[in-house]
Amino acid sequence: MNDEKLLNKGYEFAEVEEKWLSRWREAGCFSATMDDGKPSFSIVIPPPNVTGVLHVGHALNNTLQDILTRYHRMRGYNTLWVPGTDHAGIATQNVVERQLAGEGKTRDDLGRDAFIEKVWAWRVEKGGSIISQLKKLGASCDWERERFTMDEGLSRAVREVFVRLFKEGLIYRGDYIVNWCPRCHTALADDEVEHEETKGKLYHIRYPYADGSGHVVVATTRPETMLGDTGVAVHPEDERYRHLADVGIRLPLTDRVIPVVFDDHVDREFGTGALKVTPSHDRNDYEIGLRHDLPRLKVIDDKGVMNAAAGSYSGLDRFTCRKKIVEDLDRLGFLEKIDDYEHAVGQCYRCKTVIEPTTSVQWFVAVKPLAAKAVAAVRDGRINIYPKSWYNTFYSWMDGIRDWCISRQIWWGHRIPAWTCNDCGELIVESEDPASCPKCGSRAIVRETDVLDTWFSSALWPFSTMGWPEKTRELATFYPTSVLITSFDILFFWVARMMMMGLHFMEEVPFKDVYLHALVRDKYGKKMSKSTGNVIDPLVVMKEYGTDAMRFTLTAFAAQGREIRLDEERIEGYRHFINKIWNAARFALMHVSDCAASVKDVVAAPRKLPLIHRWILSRTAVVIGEVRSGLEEYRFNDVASANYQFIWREFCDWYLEWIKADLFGTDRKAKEQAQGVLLVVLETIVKLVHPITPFVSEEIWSVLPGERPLLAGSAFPERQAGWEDPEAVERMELLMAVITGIRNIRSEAEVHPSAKIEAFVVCGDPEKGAFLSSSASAITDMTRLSGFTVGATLVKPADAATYICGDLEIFVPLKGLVDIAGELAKLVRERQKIEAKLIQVNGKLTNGKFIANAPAEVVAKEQEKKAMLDATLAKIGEAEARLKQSA
RNA sequence: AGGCGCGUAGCUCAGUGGGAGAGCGCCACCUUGACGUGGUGGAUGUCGUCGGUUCAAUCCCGUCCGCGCCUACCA
Repeated sequence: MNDEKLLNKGYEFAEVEEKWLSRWREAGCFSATMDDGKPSFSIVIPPPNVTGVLHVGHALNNTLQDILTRYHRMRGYNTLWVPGTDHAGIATQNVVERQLAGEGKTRDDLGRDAFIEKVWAWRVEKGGSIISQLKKLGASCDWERERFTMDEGLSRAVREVFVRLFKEGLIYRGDYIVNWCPRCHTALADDEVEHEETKGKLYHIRYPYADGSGHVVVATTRPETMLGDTGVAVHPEDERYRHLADVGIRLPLTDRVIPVVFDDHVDREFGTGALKVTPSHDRNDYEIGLRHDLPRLKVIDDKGVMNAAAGSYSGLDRFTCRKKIVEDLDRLGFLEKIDDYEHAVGQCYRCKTVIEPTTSVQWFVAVKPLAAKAVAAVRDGRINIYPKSWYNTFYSWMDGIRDWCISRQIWWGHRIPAWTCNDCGELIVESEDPASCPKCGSRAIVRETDVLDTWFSSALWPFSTMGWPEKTRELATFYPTSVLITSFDILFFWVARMMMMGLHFMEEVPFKDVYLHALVRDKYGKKMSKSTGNVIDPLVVMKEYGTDAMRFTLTAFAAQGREIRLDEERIEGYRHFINKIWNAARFALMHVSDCAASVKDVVAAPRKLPLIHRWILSRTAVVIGEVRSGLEEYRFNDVASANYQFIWREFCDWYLEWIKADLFGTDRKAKEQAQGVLLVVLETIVKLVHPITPFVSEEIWSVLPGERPLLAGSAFPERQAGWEDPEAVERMELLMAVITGIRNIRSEAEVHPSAKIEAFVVCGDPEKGAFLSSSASAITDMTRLSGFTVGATLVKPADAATYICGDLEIFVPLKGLVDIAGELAKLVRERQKIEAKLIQVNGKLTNGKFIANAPAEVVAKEQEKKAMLDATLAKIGEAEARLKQSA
């Protein structure tokens, strides 16, 4: 007997999870195989920030990846799921800087090398927590292949890519306007800037003509930038300003005279139609400046403080300066008016500091040619995006893509492999560190201090993790990867760039499918955030409800194209489901724990089995198909639902209850058949749910009779065509309807469940009647009847409760127990429902156009429906008449 | 400004061109030899609005109302 292993009445997930986590690790069953002749399935994890802690978005993301990985591994694929973390340049540097601040130090106190050492030390000490949390989730990554974007190998790939792109002319250095974060002291890429609607002011300022003959009013939200104005722009066709062609503007608060330029960019409708131009602190103004040869004048420094060019305002913080400027303008009569104004203000995505657009020397990737390859790959179907709704967004974003600023003025990251020769000014970009200038031989060469954007290294992730630029076996086996699963918010940060880099360097897509899932929100649809206090912590959920319950919940919520509003009550509901599986298995085990493997042979000839077994096998076959197709098509919620409905509503509620009679009975053959089918179906169920709920399924599997290798390494069920049996399904549905009818009568008439009563079925169809008669014992078992009689014509006593079920009439004599008025009311309600349906059906059937245009099978179905409804109505009429008579 | 998505049972959500579903909640009954984290039965919906296409619309198309998100060179 090994059922003592399953003695626990409730599923105790904590110990089970811990047990299997270590068993799986010991067995090494997540290690990738690279066997010839097998198909391959591979995923690279979206590397979480090394500073990260597991949030519910990670939980969702990795649950979905794990489901697919486990599924394909069970299908016998060479399966690889590469785990790892991202060095997360700015984020990590910020964390360590905060730590230093606690010690009263800054990174400058340490110096670059010591600071970087400190970051590495931090990473060793604290950086691994997200990895151990992913392991707890059950993620079946090949953990021995864990990568870090600053690993030696990955760093080499980064450098190789940088050098090649530079030599191809796709990386260049230049002085352009960039998004500058004055707090992080670094440039940011366009997509690292978040735009937040902000209530601000629109200041209208009078700019007098140089000759004193009048003024033009300009509107701005950022008056402090006026100190850097080098022009005023108006629309070339704006009649109001034609005369300004040769008139200069005397810039208030300064002694400078600036020109008026004519540019299409100006919107005549906005404000006064006149625009102050600050080429050094506004992206548009920068462009206008270029077009009209306006000088650039920086007035704000790297820290967001007004610089020497700001004259008397020098040294003021930019926002303090704004106030001062407005006061001064007002005092001197230059301020026309101030309007309230709501507009989008760019913020640093890391620290939320307001971005200061500034010109500076930065490195860029010329992305247009790379983007074109990515777009082509998506257009011709080499890459599929799920859900489809993202195609348009993808194309329009790629269409408007601008060069990617990849240099960051921080210390933590891949340092740009470029040197400048102090003697001849040569720019040197090489894979190996140069000792001297290749042009003039000088040894006075200085390395670039900037590092690369974090996303530069993660863009290479699908091939850098597999050993590129070497031609490795991993690349040959697993590149391109099968699918990328990620949240839609990094489609452009990351997904698009992987496409570009993969196509350029591997000359092949990095993944065949992209599945974009939603953000997890709270049940009111709000983003989870610490400040709102609505965060659901997956670690807490796992502890409280079990990891399987959380995984199942997330899977059930993962419907394509829909946001996920996580409701804790749903998690609780699915915990009950996990417990239900557990108990079903526990029950089954009581009856099959000693069985020899040969009991399962009965399923080889399902047609020889009693109806109930034919039915459950048929349903099992169909559900296997549903689960498989759902997984193939990323319909995770359908997979969860198919499992849920099948296991609880069909396997537990009907099948297990039904076969109890055989399992407890004395008929040896019936018992063995039940044991055999039960075992087969239970094994199948456990395999079907394993990708979603690996722990409970592995535990159950381990205690089923016989020697069993790990479920994680077992074969996923194949749809068994031989089990499919539509006739059995139809027959069972009839029995279920009759049983439900009898239960309904008992419940409505408030007959105590243990009270033995008798039921009668009036059935005009002899074949059907015979079938019902032959099923009498099952029916009486399932409804606790003392007798069940079927007849073509039965005399119905007045004191009987009735249930109409199509062309069948079920009645139960209840001496003196029948509430005639109640019964009558029930029948009237029923009749009204049927009549309403009949009106619909008759409407169709009497409509010539319907008969003419609808497919024949639809018409036939309607006719069948009508016949059924008519029969039901007749039965109801008879029953009503009888009740009235006896009343 | 443009784009996308969503409005289905009290709540959280599935779903489909031809008889409206699940979970939770609610009502009634039940210590039925796995499970009260359970069982049985039940109630509850003009499938947001108005119009169009169709023999047939909750589903396809358009309008409007409400909500959410994303993108943008909105001074």
